[in-house]
Amino acid sequence: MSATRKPQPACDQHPVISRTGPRRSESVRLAVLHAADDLLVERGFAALTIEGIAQRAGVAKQTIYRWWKSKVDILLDTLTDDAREALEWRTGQGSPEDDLTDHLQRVADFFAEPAGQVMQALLGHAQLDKETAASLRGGFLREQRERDIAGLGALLTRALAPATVDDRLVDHLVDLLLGPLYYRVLVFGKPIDKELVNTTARLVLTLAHEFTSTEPEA
Amino acid sequence: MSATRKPQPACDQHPVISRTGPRRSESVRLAVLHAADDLLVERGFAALTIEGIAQRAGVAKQTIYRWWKSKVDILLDTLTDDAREALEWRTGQGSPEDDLTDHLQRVADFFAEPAGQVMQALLGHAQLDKETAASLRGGFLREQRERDIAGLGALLTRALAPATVDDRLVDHLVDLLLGPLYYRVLVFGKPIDKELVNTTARLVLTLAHEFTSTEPEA
Amino acid sequence: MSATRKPQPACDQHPVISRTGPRRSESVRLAVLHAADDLLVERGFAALTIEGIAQRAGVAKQTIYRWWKSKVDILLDTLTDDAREALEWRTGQGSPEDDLTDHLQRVADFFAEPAGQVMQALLGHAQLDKETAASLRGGFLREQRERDIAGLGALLTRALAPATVDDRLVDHLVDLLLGPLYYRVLVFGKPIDKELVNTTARLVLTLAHEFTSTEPEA
Amino acid sequence: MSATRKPQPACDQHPVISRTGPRRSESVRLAVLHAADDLLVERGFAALTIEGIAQRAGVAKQTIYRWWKSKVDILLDTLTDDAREALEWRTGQGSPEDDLTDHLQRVADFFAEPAGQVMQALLGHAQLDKETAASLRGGFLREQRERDIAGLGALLTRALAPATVDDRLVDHLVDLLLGPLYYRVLVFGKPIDKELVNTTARLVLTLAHEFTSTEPEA
DNA sequence: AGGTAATCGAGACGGTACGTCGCGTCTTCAG
DNA sequence: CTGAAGACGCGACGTACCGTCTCGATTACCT
Repeated sequence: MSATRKPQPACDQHPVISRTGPRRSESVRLAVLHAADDLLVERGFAALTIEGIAQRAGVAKQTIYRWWKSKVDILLDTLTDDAREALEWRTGQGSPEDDLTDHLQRVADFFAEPAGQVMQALLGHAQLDKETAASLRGGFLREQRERDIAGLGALLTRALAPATVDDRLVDHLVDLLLGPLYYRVLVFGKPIDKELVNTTARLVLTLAHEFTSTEPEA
Repeated sequence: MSATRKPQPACDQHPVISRTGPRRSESVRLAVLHAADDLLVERGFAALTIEGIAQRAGVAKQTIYRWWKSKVDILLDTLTDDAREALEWRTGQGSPEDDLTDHLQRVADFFAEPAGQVMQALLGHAQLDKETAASLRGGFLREQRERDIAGLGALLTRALAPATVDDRLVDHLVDLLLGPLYYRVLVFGKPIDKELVNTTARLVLTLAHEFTSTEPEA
Repeated sequence: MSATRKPQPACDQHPVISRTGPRRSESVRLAVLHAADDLLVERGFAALTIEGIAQRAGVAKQTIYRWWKSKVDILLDTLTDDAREALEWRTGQGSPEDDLTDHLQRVADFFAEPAGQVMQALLGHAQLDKETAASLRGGFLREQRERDIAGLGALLTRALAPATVDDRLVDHLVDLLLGPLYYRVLVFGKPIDKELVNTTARLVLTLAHEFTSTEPEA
Repeated sequence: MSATRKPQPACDQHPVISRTGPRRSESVRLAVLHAADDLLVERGFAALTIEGIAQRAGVAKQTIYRWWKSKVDILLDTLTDDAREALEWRTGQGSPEDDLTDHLQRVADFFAEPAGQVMQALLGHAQLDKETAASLRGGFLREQRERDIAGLGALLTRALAPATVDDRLVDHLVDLLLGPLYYRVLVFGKPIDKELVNTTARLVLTLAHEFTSTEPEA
């Protein structure tokens, strides 16, 4: 759904015969993304309209419709740029437990940033609209899930005997690790306190130990 | 925000001297709630309009606006009626572990029911609109949280030495218990598999044991 | 259409066995008429609503609908009471010419009074609504026309040789006499200046003389 | 108030540098005017709604509101186009008396035409609404009055000694000439019979003779 | 250098739903 | 039975954005 930048969209019908005329203006693209971002943070998703974005960005409506399908598509575009690095795993800084705690804390902080609000809005809208859900889950969320599995997997490999870390286990542990944080944010809208971060991190490590030592799971 | 039924709204200044004239029609109220519920399930939140509800319910738009502030307000009304019992704790049926697993399974099933879809839509909209968030969290979600704490507390009291169950511990455990389920549903939109239910239930009991036996956490 | 007061309307089904319960409250009737009158003068016809009248008069809407068919019907009621005497012919005060001038002047003044504004509004609405037109023309205007013919006829009888005054002539002369005044008011909305009053009065007398002396009309 | 066509409205600040983008669609304008005209004649002023016009014209409501302030404004627009020529003075065809009679007859016929019904409705509404009154009287009626004065003046100049025709006299005579016709139509809603036309025409000429021969009135 | 083909601003246009107003009917209760 | 209060179905109001479209002006590439 989202129109990404680097890999130009598939609308180049004949890539051999490069076409004449001006190319897509990068400044316009950024103006739209920033306008959308600002308006979302300032006035909320409901007040975010294509006409409003166009006016704020000093751009014609048609120009927006040329490159994005909807306001959701614009937000998906901003998310791809901004959220990936904020949710990156930076392991190997200290002990596995410290690393895990640090990462969770960064996830917790992320929701307070603009990019976090964009994601919160998109997650919200995904509950209301199947197309948004498909775009978000088929794109960013799927990739992020992969990064989370890889990140947690690497960390556990470091903490435990490597051979015992199997993928299905890590997959489950990701749910147990991130679930409580998202629950706090999405359901209760409360900031995530340090205690929850610490408890969850320690819990998952404990559990990983237990699972790998006994392995009673079907 | 929501117009509740049994406890009449605060506009009765003097319940003794009730005013003259016709009273609010209960049949109209139900027609609206059912129409909203049906349309949400059939066509989704985006296609849910006040005009659509009015037409489906065979009711005038003005009548809806007289009693509800918005379509969100209508959904909040349906939630209060329907979701409470679906998320009730019915403990004392078997072993603590079985009881907990049963309850989680009912929570998991709940999201597939109409009332669950209403709640999912409301949680989604709460990410987009502060007023919805305030209404939902200040009303249903707060009460449900209390019921969850009471329910899990009672269950743990049965499972462990009663004196050791303190409220703050239970509060945390509720997050760890329900977080992964909501995460699955809200973020990935996937049905909750039995494995996650079992793992989570067992995990929380394990954790409760650990916390109460070793140290009560700072 | 208009509910008149003295000759009770035809809704008394059995005039012999007089019915039980309270009779129509005259105070309610007057409150409604005055409220309608006041609102018309203060805010204009467009802002004159049944609900507004009811509120102003401290009366329930149903009470109004019980006795009048529409807001036009209310205005017709006020007109009957007030306009008749304002447009009465009071001849025999002086010379025929003076009498005629005086009468025209009173007609001119009438439009500035509340009752005149009611009539102006009704004449306006009669252009827009056939039912209003029928009620107004079949009732008040027809009667007023008769009074005008009688009045002018009597005056001309005094001024000319009695035998020569025939009804068809007077009928025409009424148009020529009042037409210019109504034209000024209804079409141009201007106050009627004394010059027009004098000219018209004199003109009609001149014309009457001419017609009766030569009588060339078919 | 009325959006006129030929003399483009004053919103062109610099007619040389005309703005970019699509221009006002003339076909839309005509569709709206015709729809309004038709509906007025078919169903009357009360049943004439913006929504009805929009539907009949196959046009969006917003498009109507973009160019006209109200349904009255639309009717004013149709009037400007249609009524002017119907009420034109075409003198010099025959004797002054014949010319005058012919003109009055055309005025009489005018009220039966669609354009005449539009004008009747506007005159009616002008009694009920000050803004309508101001627009109508400040625009069409003022111009028509000028044309009437010019037309009657030219005719009298032909009929009498030119030097004796002064403007104030003609101004009065216009009232005396047209007043009775409008009185018949607006107050009694009756068609204008030939007799009234002939009488009025002859009367005004007689009067003009008298005024110019004897004294020019204070 | 000119032609060609795209982008871009502006905004008119047919729509849908909004939230409000007043209509005329109806129901309830007090006197 | 009257009358105040007001809920109800209804229709139109005037507004906000939607997504599509038509303009003219402005580039950038390609003969």
